[in-house]
Amino acid sequence: MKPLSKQEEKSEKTRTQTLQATVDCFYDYGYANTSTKKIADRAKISRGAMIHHFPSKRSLLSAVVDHIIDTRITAFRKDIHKLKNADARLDSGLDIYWKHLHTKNVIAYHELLVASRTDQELTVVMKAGTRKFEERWTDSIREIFPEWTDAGPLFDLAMDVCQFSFEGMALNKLSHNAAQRQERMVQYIKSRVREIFEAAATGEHDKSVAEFIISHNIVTS
Amino acid sequence: MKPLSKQEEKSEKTRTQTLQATVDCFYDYGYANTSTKKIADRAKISRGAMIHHFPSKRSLLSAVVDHIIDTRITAFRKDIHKLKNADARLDSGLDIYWKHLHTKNVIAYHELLVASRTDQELTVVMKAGTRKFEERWTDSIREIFPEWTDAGPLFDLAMDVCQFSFEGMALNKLSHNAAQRQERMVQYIKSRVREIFEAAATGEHDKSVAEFIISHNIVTS
DNA sequence: AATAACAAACCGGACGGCCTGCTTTTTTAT
DNA sequence: ATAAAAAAGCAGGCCGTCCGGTTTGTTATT
Repeated sequence: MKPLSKQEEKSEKTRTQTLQATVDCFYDYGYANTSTKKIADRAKISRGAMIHHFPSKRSLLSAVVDHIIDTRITAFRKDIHKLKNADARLDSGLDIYWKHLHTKNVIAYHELLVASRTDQELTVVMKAGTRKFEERWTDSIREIFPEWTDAGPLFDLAMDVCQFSFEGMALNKLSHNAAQRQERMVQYIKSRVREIFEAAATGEHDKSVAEFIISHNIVTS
Repeated sequence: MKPLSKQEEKSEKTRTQTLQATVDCFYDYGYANTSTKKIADRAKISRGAMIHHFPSKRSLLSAVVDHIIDTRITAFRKDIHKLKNADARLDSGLDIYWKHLHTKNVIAYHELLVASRTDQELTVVMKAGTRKFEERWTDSIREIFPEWTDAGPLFDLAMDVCQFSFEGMALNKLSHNAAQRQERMVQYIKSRVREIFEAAATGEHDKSVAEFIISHNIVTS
């Protein structure tokens, strides 16, 4: 749009460098062990320059949350768009999502999420961020899988099944036989999600989620 | 057993106070914002006394990891043992597990787990801890649900489905409509776990997990 | 008297925020 | 058009605070 002046250009570059360096530090050192000095060093700018753009650590954090959400969505959409006309789109999509959870961006986001539990100010920032993220996230999914748009609440259930179980897995890297259990779990979830959407497609989409869950019980409690 | 001398008694009390104070601090402030001073203040002892028992932060951390695992298992076993002769044991058991994930102990453990990602020494401690924990955990489950003992690999699958999805949920407190989505998810998981054990009971227990997953596909990919 | 338990002053280092000064770019006045 | 002034961008030192660990001193038990 607007041509950037030399100053604006330089400023923007420094800003981006700082934000990316922050993400890298969160990934490498964790949220708690990331100091403003480390960020400045990694961004190859002085602390003074950094303070000039982000007067407090708070302001940097707010900016970096937005930055992570933006880049996370962008990266995921880029990968997921390759599925446009592929077959086995669901399976591939879940594989992509699983890989996506191990990227710098997502792990940095996770560091922020955990830190926010005991940081009221950060909670506010992350709550707003999460809201924005979830909207754009489901929009992206619906764009790629338009046939599921009218799956109604079953669509939401399927999303939650994927998100929660995969994120829980990502958390348990230290478990015994983690790799093998993860692979098995991914397979299982793929199967369950397929089941949910199949149910939605064969006319059960007007059922409530509760009815779906019950109707798929083998033992009726 | 052995009668404790006054000194030993006092010493033991200080030790326990310190460990419990550490867990409380992890819960209230998070791992990163917990300093030895805060712990000593909360335990109502001097830093000198604390250092006498735990010469370094490392030694305190190792002790606290063991302490958390012990109390976590003990607390869970106590709750789960109430199910001995109840009906709807699986549903109630999952409710108990879900509540269990919100206790101080488990949240403190989670703080340690996240911190260990970027802390090599802590990784070693947590890896050993996780191994010990998982053994005692499955032992406890098998004790309460002896009928599942011969479910073979399907038993492990069911455990993973519960653990991963519930832990993933616990992580996403900030999501939109979190409470409602959690309730729905818990219902869904109960249903799936029931399904798995029913399959195991009706003779599918000699099937491999992969075969189970495939045989329960509606759409065969 | 010896030792365990405890208390507190102290140290070096890292942190975040603040401040001063320098260079480059943009704006203003002539 | 150009020189002066203003503003933006940047570098790095300083300061108070807090951290974990050390040292030294005091009290209670054996």
